[in-house]
Amino acid sequence: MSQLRPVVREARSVSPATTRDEGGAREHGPPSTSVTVDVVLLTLRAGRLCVLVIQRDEPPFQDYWALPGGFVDADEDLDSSARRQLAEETGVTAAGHLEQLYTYGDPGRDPRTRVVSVAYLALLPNLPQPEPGRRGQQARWWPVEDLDSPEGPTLAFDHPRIVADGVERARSKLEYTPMAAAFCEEPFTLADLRRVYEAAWGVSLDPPNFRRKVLSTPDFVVPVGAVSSPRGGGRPAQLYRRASATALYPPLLRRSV
Amino acid sequence: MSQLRPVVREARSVSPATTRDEGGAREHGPPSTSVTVDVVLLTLRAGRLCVLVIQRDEPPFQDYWALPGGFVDADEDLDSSARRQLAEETGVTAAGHLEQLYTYGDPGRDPRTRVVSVAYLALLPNLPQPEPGRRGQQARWWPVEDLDSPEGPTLAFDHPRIVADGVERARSKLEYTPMAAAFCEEPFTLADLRRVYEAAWGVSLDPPNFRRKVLSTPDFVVPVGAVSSPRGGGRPAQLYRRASATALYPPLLRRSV
DNA sequence: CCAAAAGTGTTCTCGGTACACCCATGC
DNA sequence: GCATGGGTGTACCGAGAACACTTTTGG
Repeated sequence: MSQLRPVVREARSVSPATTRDEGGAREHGPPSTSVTVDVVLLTLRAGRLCVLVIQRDEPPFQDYWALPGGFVDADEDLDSSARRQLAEETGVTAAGHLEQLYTYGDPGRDPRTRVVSVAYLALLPNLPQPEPGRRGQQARWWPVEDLDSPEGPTLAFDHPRIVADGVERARSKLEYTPMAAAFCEEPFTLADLRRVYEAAWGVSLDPPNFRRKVLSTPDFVVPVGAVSSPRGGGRPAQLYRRASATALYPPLLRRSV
Repeated sequence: MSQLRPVVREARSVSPATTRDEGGAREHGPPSTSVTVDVVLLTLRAGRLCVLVIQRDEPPFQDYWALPGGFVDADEDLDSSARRQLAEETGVTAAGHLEQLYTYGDPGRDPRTRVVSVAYLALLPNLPQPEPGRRGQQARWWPVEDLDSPEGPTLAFDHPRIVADGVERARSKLEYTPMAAAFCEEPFTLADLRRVYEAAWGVSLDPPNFRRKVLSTPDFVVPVGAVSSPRGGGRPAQLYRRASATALYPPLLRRSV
């Protein structure tokens, strides 16, 4: 059994940025570390869930693909930094959905120096195909299912894991939050929204049941009172926009995880 | 609409620790930052969910209560650092449950310098009352419901928010993971397990239904084949230990969020 | 004996599924 | 007209809620 005791060797400090362990057995002053933000930007393109990656144009991992990201400025908070990196590296300024994902800090995840990276997850509606960057640097969307395949991109650093974590977070949060709507340009139809779930989960959902489920969840979506013009046959669909819900109760569960 | 384009001003790097923006409009080299880990350690004491806090013995926030934590060493990963802080500051070495919670990096969250703190959530069975620390530094458990009350402790830094986030994470993950068992000393009865949910959610659950729910979830718990000795009346209960499940499907949902 | 807690059985209800069917549009 | 997709109705099924009841212990 473990004992609970304060173990106050000396005047130990207990929290951020204090000189500490004066007289303690170990020395660990405040080692300085680089803190970066990396963004897993997901969107839906042609019914497939895709992630934005940028080709690196310098070592290490030159010519590998990497997530947009960079250093956190001295005076900015983490969320702002994520928004800034996204704007600077991809031109994306749309609101969409942005949330902190996870923080990666293994020593050695960057071969040069200690870097702790706070990863963010961003969801946006489909955007134009990125132009090739000047100087050979390219940005492009990769369908997430192709990331493991041989013809998929080789990702730099520990970005394969970060992307995997981001995709899993997105898939999972679709269940109990209304964040699927962040993938849809407003106004959207319920079929648009359904296709988000179908693409993200790789399933097909029954349209009538999906409709009832979404409409019975208070403040998930609200009708805008107009209908879409069907493209190539079919009855026009009601149009909706996101509403104020922050959670779905009961959730919209995937089959059997 | 936002445009998607690489915006490669110059030889922009896109990921950790690269000299960057040579020739770009803004300068933001790699600013060095202190990275700490803070641990929200939760346990159950007398049917109440409690968090461990340590009284600070030096400025800033002298005499305020704070979460155990400290600097991440140059060569350790974040999870190891969290385990180390817990062991050094509270003597806790038990396995329990430990997961990364969230990363807090607002400039100004520490009045002295920029500190990015990676918070962890730890769950443990009830532990002995901590002795008062030498040199006046004390560690103690606070019931989480008392944290906002006037007679509750005044928490340092942004620790009130971190504790609130940790408690909410724990409450929420009880629904869809078997992590409630981390609060129970093995072997435990189903009543022990039920009391975890009741304390964390502030509800009372129907024992028969709870029993069926837990036992019908594959690999949530396994019987050890012994029974508890009832304390003061009542039929002896079967004893169980944690099994291999990592998720509960279907989840054990709280009433109406 | 009674009280207390474990454990079983049973009914009811509600949400999800499956699927038949109707509606409105493009061609 | 026919194909296509939107939208409604409905019957079935399974999990959860509520609660009566039995079992096994301490006093």
